[in-house]
Amino acid sequence: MLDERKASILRAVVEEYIQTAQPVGSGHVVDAPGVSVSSATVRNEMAALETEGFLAQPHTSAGRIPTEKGYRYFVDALAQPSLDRGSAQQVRAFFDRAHGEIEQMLLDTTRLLTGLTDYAAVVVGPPADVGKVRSVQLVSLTPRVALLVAVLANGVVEKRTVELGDDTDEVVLQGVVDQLAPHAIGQPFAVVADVPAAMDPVTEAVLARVRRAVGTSVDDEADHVFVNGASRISASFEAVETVRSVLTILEQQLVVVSLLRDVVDRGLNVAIGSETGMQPLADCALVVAPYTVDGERVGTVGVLGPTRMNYPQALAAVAVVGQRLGHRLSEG
Amino acid sequence: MLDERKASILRAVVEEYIQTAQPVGSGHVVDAPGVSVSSATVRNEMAALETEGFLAQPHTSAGRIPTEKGYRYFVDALAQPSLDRGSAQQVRAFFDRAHGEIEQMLLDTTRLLTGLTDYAAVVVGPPADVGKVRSVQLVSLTPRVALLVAVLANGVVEKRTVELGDDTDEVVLQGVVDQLAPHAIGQPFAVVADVPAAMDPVTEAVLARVRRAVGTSVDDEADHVFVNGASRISASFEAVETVRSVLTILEQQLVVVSLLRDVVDRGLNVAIGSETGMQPLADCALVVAPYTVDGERVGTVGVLGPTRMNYPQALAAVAVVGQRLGHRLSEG
DNA sequence: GCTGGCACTCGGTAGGATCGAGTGCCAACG
DNA sequence: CGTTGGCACTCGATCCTACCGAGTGCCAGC
Repeated sequence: MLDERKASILRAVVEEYIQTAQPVGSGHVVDAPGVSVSSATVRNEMAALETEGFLAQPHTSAGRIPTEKGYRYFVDALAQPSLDRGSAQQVRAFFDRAHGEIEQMLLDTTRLLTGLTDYAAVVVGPPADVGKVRSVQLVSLTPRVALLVAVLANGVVEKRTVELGDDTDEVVLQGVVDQLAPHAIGQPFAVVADVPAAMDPVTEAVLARVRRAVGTSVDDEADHVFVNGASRISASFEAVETVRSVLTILEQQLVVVSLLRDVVDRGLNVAIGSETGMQPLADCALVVAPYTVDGERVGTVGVLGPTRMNYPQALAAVAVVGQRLGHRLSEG
Repeated sequence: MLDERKASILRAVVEEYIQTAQPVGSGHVVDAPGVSVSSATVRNEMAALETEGFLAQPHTSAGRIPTEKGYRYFVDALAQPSLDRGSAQQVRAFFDRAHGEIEQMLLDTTRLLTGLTDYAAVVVGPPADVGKVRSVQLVSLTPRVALLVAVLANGVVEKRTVELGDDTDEVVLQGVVDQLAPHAIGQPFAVVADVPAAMDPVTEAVLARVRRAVGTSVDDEADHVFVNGASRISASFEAVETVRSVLTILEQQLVVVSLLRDVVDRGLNVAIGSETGMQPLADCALVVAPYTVDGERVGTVGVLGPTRMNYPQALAAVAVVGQRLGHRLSEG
């Protein structure tokens, strides 16, 4: 789409702008690799790149800054992911000593990504219906309150408080579990809500409440998203107003989840500015990678930073972390 | 300590400064209640309040702003907590329909506090050793990985991944649980690490790994802190630099926990600026209230905002939420 | 087609004038 | 003697102007 010289100029502008956050003038571009022409020629080319929509001028007589289209071209055609040796080592070390607790691991993974990129990191964990139930248990907390605890094969623990109508003893609860377990084991957690009615009316009364407890919290996808490094957002932007609106988005877990899902569903690994579909993220870019367990896409990792983000680094970090995380989770 | 007129003037300065964030001049104070003297007299009094350390001048010929000492006097002697009708209603509604999941409830409580005050909210949950173990279970995830799940009486679920040395079948795990349960039930979770050795060497091998898994994560206090409304921090300060440093603190859960504990231990319900003991919070104030379950202090709720925060509102909100939360948790 | 040269643009910075909110002080007053 | 109106003074904020310089667009010549 762009001839080689234009591409080199665009690359130079993007790379310098990412570093300095200042509009880039023709004089700075001349000594970039792939550009062995005078600044006057560069000026002509830059003017062309502007009319084609890749660059923009904040005002006449200023340098150029990349547009969304410019970043997009850079990401698609010019940037190649690269991870420095230290970071690669860091990732390896992390996953070598990672152990235990799936949720703790996902949380730690956001820390890893934040540390690697210096941007805010997001990890969306496997939805509840991916893991098959391995164990169901009903634990009495008080005579009128019990806790339903289900352990899934992927290590996730789902729990729901069940408020009992009447004082209920352990024997009844055990009866409920006996009814529940054969139905639920090996199935996704949600099917617990479909457990068939029991003969015994006392058992059935409790079962009804169990169904309700499981059914009410379908919105629990929010439980499985981890965000970290929000403070880095404030390091990325000058305007406190921008910081506020971006942080507000990051606080809404459901929004974050659907944002990531949306981007992944569109087959993108980078969403730049308005491509995110969210007005407050107009100055942000989102780099994501899905991760797979046993060949199935179960979650997403990503980083959120300014549009002028270090794409090669972010792309590499997100890709390798997603891959390693998938491996780690696959082996149990 | 201050005569009535000085107190009225101090109150007027603090209240206006909280609203406007602008230095307050003598002219604005004259028509405050309790001040029926001329601006010249007010000026004299304000100069006195300055030498006594309650007020400060950003520069000659500007109005006065409160010092930490000024805020402290305001909080101790002049501010009386007050919650507007709507907020009181909101709190009542929240705890009436609150149900289920202790952790979910604590998280929702931070949202409530953020909504009430428009400041960042923090809730520290009961430490693991408060809840007595009601149930222990060991669930096999893969042949070499099992999950230890303990349900505590207060509804908290503790879980630890246990990596098994060799392929281990359900029978062995059940044997381990049989050894574990009588020892742990009714005790704090931590004592699981002290389970006595088993006769059977295979069982004992697994037990050893269980002890390790329980013992390694003593730092899990961080698990029980919930922070919400960090975006409000960026609404409270002009300088993006300040926002960044405060957010960085809020992201470190262990720091937040020890900060709250420290403040509560000193018997304070408000920590202003340097009283927090953290340099990055020099421009912040922290309002906290412990909450009790069955008469025992088990956690803390609090809000973090700028030193020029609405103390009457924040004090009232934190106090009533702490109280209601304690009640709610006491009844199970 | 590329390049050096040149006139032009315009944001950013620095200096200077002005404005006004606010102060400290003092003399006068009840 | 505490209070008050008056007054000179201070100093940040705002506005204007001049100026600088990085950068541009264009053009004539190579």
